[in-house]
Amino acid sequence: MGLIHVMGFAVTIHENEKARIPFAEQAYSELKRQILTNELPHGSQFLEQEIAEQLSMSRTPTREAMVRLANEGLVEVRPRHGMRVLPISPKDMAEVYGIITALESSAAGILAGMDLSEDGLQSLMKAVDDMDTALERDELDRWVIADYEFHRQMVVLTGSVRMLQLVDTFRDQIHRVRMTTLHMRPKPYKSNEDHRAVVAAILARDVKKARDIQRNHQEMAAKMLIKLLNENHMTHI
Amino acid sequence: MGLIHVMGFAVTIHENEKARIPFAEQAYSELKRQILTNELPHGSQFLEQEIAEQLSMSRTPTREAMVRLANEGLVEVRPRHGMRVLPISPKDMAEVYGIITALESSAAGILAGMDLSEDGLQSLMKAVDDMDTALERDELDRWVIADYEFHRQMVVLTGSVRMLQLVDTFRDQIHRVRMTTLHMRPKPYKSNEDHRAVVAAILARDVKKARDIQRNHQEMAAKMLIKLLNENHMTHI
DNA sequence: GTATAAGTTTAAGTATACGTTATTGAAAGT
DNA sequence: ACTTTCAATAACGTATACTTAAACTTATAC
Repeated sequence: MGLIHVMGFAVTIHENEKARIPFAEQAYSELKRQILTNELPHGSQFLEQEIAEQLSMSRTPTREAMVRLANEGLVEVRPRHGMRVLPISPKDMAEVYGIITALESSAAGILAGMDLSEDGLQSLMKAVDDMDTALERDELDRWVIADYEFHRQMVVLTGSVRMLQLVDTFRDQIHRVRMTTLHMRPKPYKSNEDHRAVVAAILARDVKKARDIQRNHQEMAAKMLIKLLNENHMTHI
Repeated sequence: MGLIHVMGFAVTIHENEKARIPFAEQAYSELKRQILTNELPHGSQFLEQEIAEQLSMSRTPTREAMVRLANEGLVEVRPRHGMRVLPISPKDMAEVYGIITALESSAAGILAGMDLSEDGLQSLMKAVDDMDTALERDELDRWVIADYEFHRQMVVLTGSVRMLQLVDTFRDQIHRVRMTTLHMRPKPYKSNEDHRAVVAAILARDVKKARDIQRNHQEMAAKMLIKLLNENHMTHI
């Protein structure tokens, strides 16, 4: 069994291992999936009992999953009111982007300062190429995936498992917003340029430049999304 | 009931509120306290049953606490082997410092770019003053507290609750190492200088400078601690 | 009609019971 | 001695039972 990240959320894969997946784990993945795909919309509330029934298991593993989701900031658990899927406000967006920006710009700098493997570099460049093709063909869904891959791969290549886990967690928190705004925002030509520029800076081993470009890229993205939310009066999404 | 952070770990305070603290919460705080104070040394292992007995409660809330501690990276839970207090390796130190550096340097930049309240500025300067006095009097324990206050306050002032929570969590992870190396390292005169310089950059509203100084400060600290660990063959602490 | 008090319901928190399975250790075979 | 097999043990994962107290209803007083 392995976890593969696809577009910000974990998908459980059964290889030939027949190791049974614990109910608590199943509950966690399934609830997370439902939240990220908006099957459980923001603001919706469910009692432990209800969730347990929906997942055909007892309250015990259900509760464990809820605690984990609450720790990750996806839901809120209020005694006697059950679990509530948290909405994201523009302020939340700003906070989350602030954290992702800090981490990813640092990651870009690390890559520029280390001996990056040929394979590693290729994986970054492939992601950028994919973004370009997707954009040319106007396939936004593919573009998001490639964009996601680029950002994630950058952190993967630093080798810091903790940083990777953090970035994954926070990207999950704003996944819903990114998806709903995807078709409202202008075509992301600038994003692709920025990514190429980061790769160039990494190649040139220019640590500061790599950090600066990545930071600026993220700050622009955040600003744009928040503006979009405010303009459309989407104060909680 | 409120949580106050003292030197990296949460201390539970009972105000006149008589609201009962759930066992799961008690277990979490108590175990965390024991881990951070080294009452439960790194590498030590305990079965759910044992912990439950030590805390005089059933396995249910105990288990919930263990899950949370595992999520925070303080312990590892292996089925049938119980909970093991995780040791920190130099590589772990590098990762954790990498994250703290990214977040705090970003935080310093945010403070430089925003309208910082007079009170906020005072709280930073007080922390630096405390560090100086502690260092003059050679009171290392007080110095750590003041140093801790400075770093924490910087993040508090950004207003990002998520960033604060992150920094707290990761500081907790390396708390043990910081404490054990405290008396092995050279006197931290440079730290105090750095902190004053950051405050100066914030006052001057020089965003980049604030980030750079804070980043450099942390990178030096990490380098020094890791060197110390390696020199003393402390590969797991 | 509103406010307060008493009673009722029920969700969460915790304890306990139970089945499953990894681990352990002894016995048997080489 | 060393490995292998098998049975005993016990730790965990999960279900269920129980207790408590918050939230809701109803009734009663003003």
